[in-house]
Amino acid sequence: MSAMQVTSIVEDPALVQRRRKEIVAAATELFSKQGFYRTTIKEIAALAGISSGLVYQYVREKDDVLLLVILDVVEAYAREIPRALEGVEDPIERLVTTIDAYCRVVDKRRAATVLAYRSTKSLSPNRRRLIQARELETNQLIAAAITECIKMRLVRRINVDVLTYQIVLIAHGWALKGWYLRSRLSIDQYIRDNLDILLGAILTRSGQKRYGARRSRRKMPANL
Amino acid sequence: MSAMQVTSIVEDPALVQRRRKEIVAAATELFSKQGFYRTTIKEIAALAGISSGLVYQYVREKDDVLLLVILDVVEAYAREIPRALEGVEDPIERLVTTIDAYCRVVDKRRAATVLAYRSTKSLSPNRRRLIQARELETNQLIAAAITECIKMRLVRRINVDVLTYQIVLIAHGWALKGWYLRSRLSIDQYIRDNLDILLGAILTRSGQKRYGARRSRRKMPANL
Amino acid sequence: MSAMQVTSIVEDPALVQRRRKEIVAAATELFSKQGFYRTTIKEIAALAGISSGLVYQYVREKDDVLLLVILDVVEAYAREIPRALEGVEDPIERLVTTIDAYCRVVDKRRAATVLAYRSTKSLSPNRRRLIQARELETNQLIAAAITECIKMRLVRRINVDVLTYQIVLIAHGWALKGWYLRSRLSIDQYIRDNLDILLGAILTRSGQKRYGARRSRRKMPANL
Amino acid sequence: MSAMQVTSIVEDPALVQRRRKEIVAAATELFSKQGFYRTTIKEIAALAGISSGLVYQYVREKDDVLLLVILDVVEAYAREIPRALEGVEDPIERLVTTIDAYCRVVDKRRAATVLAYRSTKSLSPNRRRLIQARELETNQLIAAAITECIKMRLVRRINVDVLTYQIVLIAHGWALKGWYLRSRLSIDQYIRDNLDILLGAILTRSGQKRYGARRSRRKMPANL
DNA sequence: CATGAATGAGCGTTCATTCAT
DNA sequence: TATGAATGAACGCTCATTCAT
Repeated sequence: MSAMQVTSIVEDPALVQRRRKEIVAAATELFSKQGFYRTTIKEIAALAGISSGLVYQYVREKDDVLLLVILDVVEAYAREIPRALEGVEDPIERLVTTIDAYCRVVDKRRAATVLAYRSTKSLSPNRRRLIQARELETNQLIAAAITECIKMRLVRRINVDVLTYQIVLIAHGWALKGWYLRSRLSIDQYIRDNLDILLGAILTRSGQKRYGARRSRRKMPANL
Repeated sequence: MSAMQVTSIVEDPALVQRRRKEIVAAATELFSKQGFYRTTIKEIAALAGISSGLVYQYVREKDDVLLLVILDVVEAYAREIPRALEGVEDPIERLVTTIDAYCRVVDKRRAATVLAYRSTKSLSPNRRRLIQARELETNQLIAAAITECIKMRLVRRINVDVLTYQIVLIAHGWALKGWYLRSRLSIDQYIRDNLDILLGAILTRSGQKRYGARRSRRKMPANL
Repeated sequence: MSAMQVTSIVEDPALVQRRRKEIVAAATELFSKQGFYRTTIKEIAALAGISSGLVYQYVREKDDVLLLVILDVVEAYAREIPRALEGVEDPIERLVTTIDAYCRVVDKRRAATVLAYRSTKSLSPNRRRLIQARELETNQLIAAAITECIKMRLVRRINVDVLTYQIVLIAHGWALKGWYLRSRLSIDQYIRDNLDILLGAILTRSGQKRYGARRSRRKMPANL
Repeated sequence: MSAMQVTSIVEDPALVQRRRKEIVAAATELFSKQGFYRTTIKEIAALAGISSGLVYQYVREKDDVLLLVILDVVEAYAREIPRALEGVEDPIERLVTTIDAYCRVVDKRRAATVLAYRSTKSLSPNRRRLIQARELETNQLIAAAITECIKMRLVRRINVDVLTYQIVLIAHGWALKGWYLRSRLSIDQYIRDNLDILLGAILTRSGQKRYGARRSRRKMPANL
């Protein structure tokens, strides 16, 4: 666990873990609702049922709490997706499952996902890099699924990075744009319709003709 | 301009506009670099070349500055996209141009786009709604382009909302994930490869067969 | 003035000087009575008749206040002694006047002198050196008076550094040991009796013989 | 031992003494280096190799530790000087030895001596008086040596209090002004040159004439 | 006796906001 | 209009002290 980046005064690892879990839970709730800067350590402590001073036995500064909270989110991604993939063999099935799982983790932790977007920049560069490294690990899971599909000639040779980020953004989008999307769709529909667009061909036959024509006018390579 | 949501003590509208422009420019730079809470009114005033007291002649409170800054960003979207569309008639061309234009505005204002994501939640609900309304207006431009394509049978009958947000997220993603993407791609490549994925069929012929098979096993409707 | 070591947000130098004078006066009183660490910025501000925030317009941190206070003391020494010396020509007269003046400045600022002793070590090394440099300047005044006496053969060739510090310590001692001395002596008596010891021979004729004997037994050089 | 002024929860006097010795040793080191207020009980406990809670079994509050530390210093003076005096009979020899011994104890505990100066005022009035009483006891040793010399007509009838404090200040001065003196002198030289000044006549024959003249002009009593 | 986790009062410092000039 | 000195509420953080184990 990279939470070990944050040092604690208390020695007992079990206690550290328990207390931190309480602190992170409280902080996640408050940060999500009010934002990092509008949340005080005293509020976090109160919600966690401890004294404000005790927070500082498990964390060196307020920023550490933020790091712990965001780490908790991104590590949930890295934990849940592989779990969903267990036993799934078919490459397309694996890709679809990955997307599905990612969207559903995000759905379960919508507020925290938004929080991660809002607040990662509040972290010090070093810590930001730590988060980004974790995110890249998750992205590797997606990229791997895509690459496998391409290798099996189930997917065209598209830009893997770009498709990976399309998928990441679709998943995160459910949280980021939830204020709109959730008034129109269920998470099931959202997943299904995104998959439909991504995996089915968008263009009709005549659309494809025109698109091809347009591309050649612009002298863009036809990666088709 | 919805900036009129923010009241000013100064009467002369030309002066108000000029000063606010200076303030917003300074604030955008500082908020982007340091974040909203780490930026003081004094810093903004100093960068704008005015006294801190004067800021309060054009704005009622610090949050107003944030609103002005974010409004400035989202209104840039709403301004630039229609401009790029002028004279473009072909539906697919219009859709492609919309996407292209959106990505490029974001590219020009990457820091500000990230800022909008970080800070919108710091606004009061009323102000947040104002921003969201502006965003929806921009989204309408995209949705309209899609709908037109569908009407002309150039695009399948996919979920317009979902595709719209895919496009929005792709555009914003260039800013949000710029820390990774920009080390691998130019904005031109990013646009091209995203279009390729979105508009070309991702799946190969055999991939489509499998995908179709998978969908029917799961009893999902074949929107094809 | 070396108070310029401390930076202020306020520009107007006259105002800075006035406010700092108020702050230093209040702080000197409180530091002397309660010590540096037991005195809060709020107390200083209250006694100075200003708000606590305003203190920080004239000082960057609490330590700055301490520096200003101690600087104020040591600079009083460097100011008062030369003033007392004006017009005094005779070397011994100058030496006596120097000692007299030093003791009297200390008497006027007893509490502050004690404070300087207590708190100089609380300063950062750089600031401590600043104070020490000022102290050395004052000591130079004393050393010069001694040297002049030696040059004129009015005083034996004793160790100037050592005599200088004897004098310094005598002066400071009036403050440091005031709790005892002031119950037994007036400042006038203190000065007179110290001068008597320092300038008159302590030993009687027979004492000198014995002292000489003792010294030669120990093989110490007879600087007589 | 006046350390009994401080109450302990622990019964066993031997243990109390042992623990306190450890605590005082650790505290002396830390207080000297960082000052009383910058040193925490936890640091002291850690350096003493015990838990922070245990400190409170041997001391009622942090101030007690300071008292113990300063008492330890002043009692070292009261212990060392008589020891050095053992077997010395000649009055001047006794006076010289007293001075010599005092300077050397101070030299051995320079940091602690400075600490005593800095921190005595941090003690409550009652505790301060306790320290001062101890100091007076030490001073009595010096005063007695002087008085004996005067009685034997080896020293003029100077003000004993004043000379006593000159000597005290000379000894303490080696610690207080060590930052300067130690760069110029060894402790041996310091003692010798101070004795030279104090015991030898400072003024030359012609200096004495002038000094006498000056005194009579000022109508000061000629204690010569 | 000994430990060290837990408490909570208290202080330094910041900064949005006001207002006399 | 414009300035910038002044205010004071609020928050992060520390640490002496307690107490359950």
